[in-house]
Amino acid sequence: MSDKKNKVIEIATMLFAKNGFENTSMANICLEANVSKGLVYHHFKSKESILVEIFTQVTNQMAEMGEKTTSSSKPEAQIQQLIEIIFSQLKKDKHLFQFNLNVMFQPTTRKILHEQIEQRANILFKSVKGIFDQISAERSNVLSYMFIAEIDGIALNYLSIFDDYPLEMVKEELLKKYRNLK
Amino acid sequence: MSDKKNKVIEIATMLFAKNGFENTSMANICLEANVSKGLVYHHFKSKESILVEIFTQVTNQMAEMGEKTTSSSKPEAQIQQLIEIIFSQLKKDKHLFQFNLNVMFQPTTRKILHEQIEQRANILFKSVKGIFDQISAERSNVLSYMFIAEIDGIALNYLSIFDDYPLEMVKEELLKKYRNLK
Amino acid sequence: MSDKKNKVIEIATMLFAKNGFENTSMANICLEANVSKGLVYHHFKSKESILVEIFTQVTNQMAEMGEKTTSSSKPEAQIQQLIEIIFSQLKKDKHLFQFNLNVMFQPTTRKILHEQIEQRANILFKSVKGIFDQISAERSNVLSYMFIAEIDGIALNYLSIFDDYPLEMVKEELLKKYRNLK
Amino acid sequence: MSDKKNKVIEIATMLFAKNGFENTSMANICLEANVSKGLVYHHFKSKESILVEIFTQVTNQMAEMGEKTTSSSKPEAQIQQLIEIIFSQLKKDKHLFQFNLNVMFQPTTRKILHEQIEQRANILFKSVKGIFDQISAERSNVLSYMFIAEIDGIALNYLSIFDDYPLEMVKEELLKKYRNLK
DNA sequence: CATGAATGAGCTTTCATTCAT
DNA sequence: CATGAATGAAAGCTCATTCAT
Repeated sequence: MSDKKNKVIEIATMLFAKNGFENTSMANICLEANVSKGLVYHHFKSKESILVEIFTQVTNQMAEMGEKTTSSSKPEAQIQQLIEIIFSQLKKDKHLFQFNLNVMFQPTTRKILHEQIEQRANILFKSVKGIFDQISAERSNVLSYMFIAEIDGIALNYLSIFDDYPLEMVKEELLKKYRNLK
Repeated sequence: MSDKKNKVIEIATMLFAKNGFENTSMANICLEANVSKGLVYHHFKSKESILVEIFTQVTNQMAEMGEKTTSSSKPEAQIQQLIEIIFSQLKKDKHLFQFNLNVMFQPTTRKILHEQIEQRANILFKSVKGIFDQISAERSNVLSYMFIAEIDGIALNYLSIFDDYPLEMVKEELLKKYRNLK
Repeated sequence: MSDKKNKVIEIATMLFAKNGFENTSMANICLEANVSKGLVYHHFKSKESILVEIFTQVTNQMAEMGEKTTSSSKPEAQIQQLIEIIFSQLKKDKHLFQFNLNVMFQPTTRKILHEQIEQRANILFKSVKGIFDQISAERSNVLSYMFIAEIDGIALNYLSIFDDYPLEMVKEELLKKYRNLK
Repeated sequence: MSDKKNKVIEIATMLFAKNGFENTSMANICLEANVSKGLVYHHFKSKESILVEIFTQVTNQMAEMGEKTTSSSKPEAQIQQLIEIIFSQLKKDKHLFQFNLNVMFQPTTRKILHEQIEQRANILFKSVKGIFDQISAERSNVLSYMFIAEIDGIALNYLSIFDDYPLEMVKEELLKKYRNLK
């Protein structure tokens, strides 16, 4: 893939995260990426297709991440590891996560990415359920939903609700809670 | 407040929820509400100000809702009642909640509503903390954050992630979990 | 109808005739008509709809013109009169006729105006056949087609093929030919 | 001439006929012809020059056709033969004739091809006048204009005006009309 | 309180053409 | 001969906002 195409994706990701998809114009992207409009449309069919390509890349990264945790260790350890990974990503790529929330909730972008969003949810759910299955087969479903809700809720509160969210404190509480699972 | 102004607010809320703030034009609103552009600008300074007025109305409704639960009953009962109210609202006003997530995560609208979003978070946090204070003064902070995260996470998963979310099952789990607090 | 809308139609007709539909931009029209783009799109749904409105106006004028000749006089006199009217229009509105040929042959505009083109052909054919029916019921069909072909062919040659077409000479020949019909 | 250049001309002719010159992009041509943009610009100076080359080819074909009829037979037979050739071409290459009308009436392409259009008209006129000269020297001019008008008018009506034109019937009428010329 | 004509900047997208490889 | 990345101008169209009536 050419250098300039990568540059466009990089800049577009940054601008979509910062200003939202609808408030980022192709002209903006071209200006920041130092390329012409013609070039962008040579590499991408439309503005939407840039979004799809970015979102797909992130989905693939998440899939890889999910595979790492399904190791051979005990389920409790796997959950601890999963929590660690998620919280560290959350702190590191704050803007990327905000961009993801943004496009998932905006009706227009949501429609465009519906398939990928579904796919992501399934990847995460299977990954989590795989762990809880080892603890309690009959309760693994509800436990998975609860766990994912807690993670997503914390992310949401941290990223977009509370100005000074005690992320560390909440993480410790979560780790403690999932240390002993009968 | 005039009938036509109410009509504009009602239609705007519906369209913002359905298509997003950026993808709803003033012309759309006028057409659907059967009023002229001049009239809308007579009642509202700008498109943004319609959004602010809608969001403020919802915030006030939430504040009223929060007051209801701070009754004289036992803290456990208060939490059960709070959960019941939230889940019932969630099912009833699905679109309104989606609209709220939408504007809270889109950078442009987020900036416009920053103050109200903060205010809302504080209202909810105080309301929840007021209950947990009666159970454990030293742990009330972290418990409140965890509780709010669970609620928000469930809402997010139900509204925008999983196509067929087991809302009832999750609600029962949550009620069970908060039935006995030492 | 507002003054400015009329101005737009007038200017658009002139520019379409002079440069063709595809080579006339909305910016061109706005510049010449001294109005903003927004105004044009306030009055017309699209560039196509301007074309349709112009074409429909001309069709209506033609329909009126057709009715004038169906008078009570003898068929030979009616044909002479029809020829006179057509040749006088041809000389007077040369650009308008060229514009009509242009849009009727260009694939894009042809599709847009298909219905009106058909309607026009029927109006003219009925009008001509109405005259020839009085002369020979069984040959009126073929005579009408021949007459229309001659008229259209002369117009085409005059407007777009020969640089110095002997329009008067051809008209006299045609008048002579249709003076005595058995 | 290279295979690929021929392919480009063939595809361009087809697309110009189908969609018009202005609505056919170089990218379209490249895609359909399975060649790169660079190659097309290696063979042709510009998009216009493709049009000129196509039109010139057709003009040359017409010139050859004209020469065939100027045989040693009687003038009446020559006209009958000319009519037969023209009607047979009209039916065979309907799209090619529509393309020719299209570019001759669209102002932009008209300017580009002005010279060739004039040349063509002269070729045809001389060819026809050569026949009528043998019948009546003093009336050959006006008779030629009338004959050409009839042919062009029939073509125009058949190709672009009437949806179900009785081409055979009209042809028979024309043959009958020009069978006996005093 | 109510209308809708009018503006002008900005939007996404298309396109003929060039040029390094 | 052949490719396709890259350009930049221009296209049709949208939209929040203003203002005379």
